[in-house]
Amino acid sequence: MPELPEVETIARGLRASIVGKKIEDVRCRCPCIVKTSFPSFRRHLKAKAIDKVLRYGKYLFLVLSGGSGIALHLRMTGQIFLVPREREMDRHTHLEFLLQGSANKLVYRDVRKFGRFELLGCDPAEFIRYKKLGPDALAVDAEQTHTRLSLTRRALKAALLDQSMLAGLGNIYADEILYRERISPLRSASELTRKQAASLAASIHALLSEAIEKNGTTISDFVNSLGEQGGFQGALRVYGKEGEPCPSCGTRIAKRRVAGRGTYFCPRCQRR
DNA sequence: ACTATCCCCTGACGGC
DNA sequence: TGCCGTCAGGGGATAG
Repeated sequence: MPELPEVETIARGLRASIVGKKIEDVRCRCPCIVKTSFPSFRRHLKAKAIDKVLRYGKYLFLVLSGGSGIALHLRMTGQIFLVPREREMDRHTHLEFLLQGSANKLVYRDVRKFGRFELLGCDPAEFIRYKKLGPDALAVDAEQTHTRLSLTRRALKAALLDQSMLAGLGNIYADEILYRERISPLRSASELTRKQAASLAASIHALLSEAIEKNGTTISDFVNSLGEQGGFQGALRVYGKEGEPCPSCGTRIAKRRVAGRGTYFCPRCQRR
């Protein structure tokens, strides 16, 4: 499931390969992937150049010449990558962008079809406000973290997953961050001291940076803009490791449902 | 206002 | 072998 590091990995790859290219045409197999009607989507993109590739939280933005743009959220199984232009669409490829003068085309694949493209009628900053996204998780500071978390009595895990609180964390990194901080996912967010919030903010930044350096985590579906897997899955300490020994104390990693999500933690290191 | 739960969709997996 | 139920989870909608 693509979270901030995976989306950042894709953004960096696309920045290097498609910025400056012109969209020759867009083809579609599954119109439900596009929020706007597909004909209108296609009309807006055709013959526009890709000026910028941006990321905020888990959103990817393509800013186009002439002031328009698109927002993409990959949700669970979305993939966006370059393939040779002559390759045929498989049954899970729903959209493709032909790029003028390029031997490659950009394709969108999504097994579960949860991902969405949206036409931007405004600049990305306004879209971010409209979606009520909190500060980007990579840019958040200690003070903001403390202030925002102190406002809710929900479980810390639920607060970290809430994109209006902090944009970019998903289930995998939330568990890994709480493990590294030795805090229980069930702990009430408002109970965090200023000092603990500062440590948490530092941990969020450190873990996301490490994951970006290793090109993200591939559990099942994530691939970068060239269709390659990430390299951070080997660095995971608790996510997906129910029953395995905690790397720190040897206690078996537990799995519980918190905030409606499968949550992995060490019952000993993360007692409170 | 806040919080919890359901739902979208497909594939993987376990039980029988 | 095959069928069926369950699970995976981001975020929007809805209910309480």
